[in-house]
Amino acid sequence: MVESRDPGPSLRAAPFGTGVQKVVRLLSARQRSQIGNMATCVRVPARTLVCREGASAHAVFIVETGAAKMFRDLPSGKRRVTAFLFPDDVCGLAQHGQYVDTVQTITPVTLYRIPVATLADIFRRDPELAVHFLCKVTHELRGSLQHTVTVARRDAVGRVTMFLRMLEQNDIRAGSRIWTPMSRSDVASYLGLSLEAVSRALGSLHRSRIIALEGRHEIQIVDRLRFERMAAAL
Amino acid sequence: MVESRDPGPSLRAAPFGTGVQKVVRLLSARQRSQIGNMATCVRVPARTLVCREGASAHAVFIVETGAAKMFRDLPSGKRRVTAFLFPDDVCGLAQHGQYVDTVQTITPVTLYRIPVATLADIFRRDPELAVHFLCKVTHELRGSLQHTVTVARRDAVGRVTMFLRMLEQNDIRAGSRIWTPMSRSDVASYLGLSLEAVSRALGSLHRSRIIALEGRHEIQIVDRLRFERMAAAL
DNA sequence: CGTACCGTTGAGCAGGCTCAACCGCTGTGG
DNA sequence: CCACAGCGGTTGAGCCTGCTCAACGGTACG
Repeated sequence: MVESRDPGPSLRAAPFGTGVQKVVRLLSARQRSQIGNMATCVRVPARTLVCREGASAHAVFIVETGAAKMFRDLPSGKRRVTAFLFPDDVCGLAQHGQYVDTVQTITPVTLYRIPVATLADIFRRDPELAVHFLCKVTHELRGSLQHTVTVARRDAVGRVTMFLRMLEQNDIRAGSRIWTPMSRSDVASYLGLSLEAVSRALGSLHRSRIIALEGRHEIQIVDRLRFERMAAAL
Repeated sequence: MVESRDPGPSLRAAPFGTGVQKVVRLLSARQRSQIGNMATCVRVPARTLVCREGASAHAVFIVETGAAKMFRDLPSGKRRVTAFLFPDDVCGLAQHGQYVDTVQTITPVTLYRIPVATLADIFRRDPELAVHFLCKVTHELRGSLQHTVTVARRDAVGRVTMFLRMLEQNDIRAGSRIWTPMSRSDVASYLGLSLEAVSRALGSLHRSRIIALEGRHEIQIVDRLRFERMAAAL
């Protein structure tokens, strides 16, 4: 671990203002402990549901460690992964008092569980904190827009490349390796590809010496220039 | 116009809570006038830039009437429409003090221009209002997720159908006709299709007697059952 | 040690993209 | 008033890429 983490829940996002030009952890130590005191810290094993689409939304969650996936079931019975969640991500924001997506852990996850009523209180007491949440959701919105641009591409290799770049930018840790805890099938569902196409794309990038596969859940970018060219081109 | 509109800027979104089960205008008359007093109302002709990607973000905007498109330019030079904006939509939320998307009007538009400093003041004074903005951005996030699911579909007809349904749900007015002020080319860019594919898809839906084309910028759903089946199937 | 799931690789098909021509409306200038 | 240019939209022909189906290999977990 390159960066030391203060205790308590945090929110990772790019700020609105002109200050820092990167993705940072938003909350002050005081705000973290303030939320931390109102929240319950939960430890969830791998492959476990955190919340279910359509269920009554009594709480929102902030991921502290581990990785999870967010998905929704389509009327056809198919399943689409809408996002991957990493430390300092939020999930469980509701619509009409119901969760809109199901969240399932990939690795073991620790997360903070905050009742919505409590969160409303916190916002009333500390408007600054509400703005931080606004910033975080706006950040998620930008991520989703980027996701859409990615999925709109025709070529599988390009989509996978942009996906890897997204994972890399998302990770605050300075490591040169990209952590990919999710399965190929999850990636495929996220990118709107068949899992075979994902496999072929990764194989292609590997054969071209653009990436190196360090086991199944870590990827190293070998040729940064061609990697960026790949991600940029459409 | 079926519904009477109170004066002042508003925000259209689905609330967090379990109350109303639909998309509504969020702000109270007091809050509307409160923002309205701090904002300048601007009238913009059709095909005009509201804000430009990368420019310094000094203000956010709330659309009052008309329609606009939001897009970003890709490194390749291509352009992707990321969203269409209608009355009570927000745009201009920044990242690192810069706009991330360009916004251009489609029809003549009236909008409220709110300096970011002013908005921050308003949030500090009225936390409830900050929560409403949070609700709106969350609503946008949901819309973007839905957009991604739409774009991830393989078939052009399905994508266009889901697009029309999105437009219909987006419109608060009770009218049975869907207003489509944007060009086929804009739709194509939004859906990640070629404009020919959009044209063919609409033609196909028309020949199947599922929709009726009332001029170029209005569409009527004729066969609701098959329309929903089309949108649901994947 | 066995089994089931994840991942890879191959062959054939379908749907959407590209290129290209054509149509209709609009606005403009002679 | 009409001719023409320009743009947005529709339609057609051929190609290309990713999907589907299928078989095989490897790894993690019981």
